[in-house]
Amino acid sequence: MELDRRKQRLLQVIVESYVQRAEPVGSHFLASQPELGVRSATIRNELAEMTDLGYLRQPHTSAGRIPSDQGYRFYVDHLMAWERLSAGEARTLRTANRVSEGDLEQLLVQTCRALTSITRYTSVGALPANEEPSIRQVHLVQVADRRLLAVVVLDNGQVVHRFYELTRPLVPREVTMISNALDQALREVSVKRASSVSITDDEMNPYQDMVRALIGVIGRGVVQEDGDLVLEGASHILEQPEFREANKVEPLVRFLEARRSAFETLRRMMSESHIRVSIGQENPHEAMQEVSLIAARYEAAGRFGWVGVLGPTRMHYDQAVSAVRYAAQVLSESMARLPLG
Amino acid sequence: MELDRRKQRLLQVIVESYVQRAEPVGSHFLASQPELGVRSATIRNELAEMTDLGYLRQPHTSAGRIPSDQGYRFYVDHLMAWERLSAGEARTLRTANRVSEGDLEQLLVQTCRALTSITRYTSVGALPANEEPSIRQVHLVQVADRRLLAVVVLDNGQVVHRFYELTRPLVPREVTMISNALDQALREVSVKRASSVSITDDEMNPYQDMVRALIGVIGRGVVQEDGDLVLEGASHILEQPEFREANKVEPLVRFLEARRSAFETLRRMMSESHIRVSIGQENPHEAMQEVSLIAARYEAAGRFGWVGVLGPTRMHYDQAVSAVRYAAQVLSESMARLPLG
DNA sequence: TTTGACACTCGCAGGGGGCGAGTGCTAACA
DNA sequence: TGTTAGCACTCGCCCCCTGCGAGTGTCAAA
Repeated sequence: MELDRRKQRLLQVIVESYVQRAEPVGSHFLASQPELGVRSATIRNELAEMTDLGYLRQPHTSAGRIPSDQGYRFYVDHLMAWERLSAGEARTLRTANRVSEGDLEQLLVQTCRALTSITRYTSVGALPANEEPSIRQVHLVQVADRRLLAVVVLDNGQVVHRFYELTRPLVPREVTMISNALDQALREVSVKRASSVSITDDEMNPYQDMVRALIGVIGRGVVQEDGDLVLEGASHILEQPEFREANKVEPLVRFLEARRSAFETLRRMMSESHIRVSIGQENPHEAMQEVSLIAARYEAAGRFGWVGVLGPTRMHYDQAVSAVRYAAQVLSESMARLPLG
Repeated sequence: MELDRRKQRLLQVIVESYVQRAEPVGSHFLASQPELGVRSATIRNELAEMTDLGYLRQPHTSAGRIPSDQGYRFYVDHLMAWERLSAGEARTLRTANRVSEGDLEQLLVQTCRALTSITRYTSVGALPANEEPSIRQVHLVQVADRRLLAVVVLDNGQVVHRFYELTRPLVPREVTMISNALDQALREVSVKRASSVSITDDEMNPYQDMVRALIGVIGRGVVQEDGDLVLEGASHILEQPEFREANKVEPLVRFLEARRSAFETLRRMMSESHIRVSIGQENPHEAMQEVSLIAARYEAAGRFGWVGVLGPTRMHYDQAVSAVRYAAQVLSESMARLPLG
């Protein structure tokens, strides 16, 4: 059975009041809201039905009602007013862009910080990658007599650097030659395969060992790196009253530990939708079933990453959705301006 | 008044028991320890004196005693057996070294992870810097027609990269020339002054605007970066029973937010000692007065950084001190092998 | 269908009492 | 003078009880 107009209005008031005050909402409070024009007894009948239908929960008999996951879901899908960001908030997000000087990784980090400062929720994000990133460019730089710095640019905008110790000094011409050879050999190679590349060019024969070692260093470097995942403001989650009891925090701590696997689940999820609100139990990852995630995809030239916020199910969905959407939009625009691929 | 032999022995048993069991220690438990050979009444007299002297505290009248900050201090200075690291733990710390391929920043991160996995405490660390880091080397790499990557190596081992968008394409020879000019101009310049460097070379006149912009990008990049501070395993702090109540966690959360200022305090502290155990109120930073910090300096060629762990005052000082000492030693050795400064 | 009335449920805060761990003190003893 | 047994005392903790109040469900009347 669908919710009639009055039940919808009730659900909306309940969600908004509960989100703001973190206390169960009772029939008397609802009756005191002017626009409903109906007494508490009537409301109690409605609430009982809505509870049967699964939109509301009662923490205990003599408490008011709070929204269930399903209730939040209905609110997000049908009742929520899409709040416009304030000018200041929009500016905060755009500024994140400006300070990052065209570096996508920096840009994502700054955007997450901005999201956290606007919403006060923990923010998360991932750099774009179709399947997995591959190498776009390799450069060797000689930083000392016997010390090379390998700078690797990935096609998701990440830059990874690794040092390498030489057994004998090289002259600049040799460095350039090896650098070019590595660049040629590793271009377009996915990070996982990088370690197994080999170079057979005759001219490189004298440097065989060094090149093999360098490829090893680079391969390990690009795989190990998890700079493509961003998580900002984890401590904000502790501010929420629902996590005041220490044992409630545990699933979240586990989420933070296992972030690699969680982020992979999220990435799969985001491959199917542009913006997604996952409420409590709807979440695909078990460590997140007590929280809500709002994530949006950003994309350009056929690649996508995502960015979002993580908070209690009792979340300011309207504000958070607006902020996340706008963040993703800013990211998409910036990314379109970068010559990435 | 100094503690006599028996009082010292009592303090030692109290600290060790309390560290392990997190429960106040009473006179009966102490009397049951074989080596003391004295009954509980005698012990009660001793405990009363030690409490007067400030080495012990009583959470409430009918509880046992727990060590005060001063008690821990005496334990650390005079009673603690300097535990040897197990072979496995030492290996964990050395392995952190091996996987970092000579990159000091990576090395510090990995060492902190190892420290956290050994001690189960939050670990912290800072890259070496006398006063503040300065620029060691600058390289421009052309990553696309109109896109440069500036790679900046700092003298504390950090590598910072920034992208820069060109208004018109450059040929390789131009990139090399500008790269060399920037390198020459910025070498040895401290990161804070980098932005105000200018180049007056005649040959560079056609590129004045671009060079000014690049210096700006680099200057902002190296200042903003806080990759020289490392913090690993913050969530472990929540495992400690003393932080089970949410409000006890608050000072720590504030510490994490304000880490830049806290780390500066710590750095000043570490400039005066090689290894330092700061217990509760002894801590210079107010956000840390409920916790203990064990930090050790690592150094080579006149520069030093530091690494340590952060936990409750009820801490396994013996194990933690050994682990931190060894970590610093490994770092010093690795750093000596790097051609840094 | 709505409403007022009313009995009912249940969490919560506060008070009282028993329990037990641990103390301080005292008097006796080596 | 140091050590010990004994004992009264303190005080946090747990459990139970109670009263309160918020909120509910239901029913009969409008």
